[in-house]
Amino acid sequence: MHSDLDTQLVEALRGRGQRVTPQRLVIHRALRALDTHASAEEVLAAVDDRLPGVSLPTVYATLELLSELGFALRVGPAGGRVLFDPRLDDHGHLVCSRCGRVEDIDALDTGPALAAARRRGFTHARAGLVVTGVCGPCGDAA
Amino acid sequence: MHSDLDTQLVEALRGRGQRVTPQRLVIHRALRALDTHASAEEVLAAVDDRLPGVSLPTVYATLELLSELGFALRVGPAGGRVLFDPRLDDHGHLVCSRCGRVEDIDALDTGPALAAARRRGFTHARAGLVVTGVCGPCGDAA
DNA sequence: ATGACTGCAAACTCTTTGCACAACA
DNA sequence: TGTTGTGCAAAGAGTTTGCAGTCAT
Repeated sequence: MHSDLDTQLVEALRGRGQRVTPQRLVIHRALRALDTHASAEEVLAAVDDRLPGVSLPTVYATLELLSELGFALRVGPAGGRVLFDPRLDDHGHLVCSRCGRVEDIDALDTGPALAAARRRGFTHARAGLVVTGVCGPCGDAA
Repeated sequence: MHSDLDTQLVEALRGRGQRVTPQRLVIHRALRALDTHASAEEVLAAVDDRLPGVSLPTVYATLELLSELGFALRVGPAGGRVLFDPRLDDHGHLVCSRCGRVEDIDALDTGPALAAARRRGFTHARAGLVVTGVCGPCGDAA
């Protein structure tokens, strides 16, 4: 069921002359399975079920690698921590400053911003829209 | 020369029953004088000329307070550090992931994103657009 | 006078780095 | 067999917190 994604990752790794390790496959799967922006620790927790003993530094390194390979998007820091998102399309994030909850937003075209970046001589530009506020439940509590 | 801004701040502080201290006035002036997004340490350096002995925690607390009062905008964390911006209108930021340089962007209407946030039950929502990339000089160096 | 604010120092968070062992190719 | 990747531990950065003295009101 995961074979397709695994295959893509394996090919990408091979293409860069990098090794295919269980950790990388499992971390990749875990991120896809979570299906939301996840912090390194959340990924570690998800990974630990299937492949115990994985370390946090490895999770960071691997998520960073996945990000470079285009299999994940590094978001943030948002809400005090770096998040990694399996969604690859450009979208924004809605962060509650109270509880740290994060939701997706699809309501903005970041094209103009990227164009402005290019115009200023920036390369490898990527837009990150983060809306911070107080979510419903947290607002009610206060 | 700064009397107008000082007066506004003094009135805002009094209105909330908070004290008017030299540190607060000087930090506020320093941020306006810098006229760009500044980190706490940059503000501290600017303040230290006119009011030596100010501590970093005080700078953080005061910038936070200015942000609540609407005299500054808390940006970030962008590029690994929190920035405070004297520009009060909604605008984005362009951050170089190499050298940390930050520029302003005025190329985006964040209204739709804020509307989406409100629709999801979020209050006090504020949009922050951060475009990360590699600036011209850093790109040439590599 | 009194209560908030400052300064000092230390702690706390998440993230990154160094080094030796293990494992992919 | 030779590197590359992993795990462990510790460091590093920026930011926040506690406490006692000071100052605005």
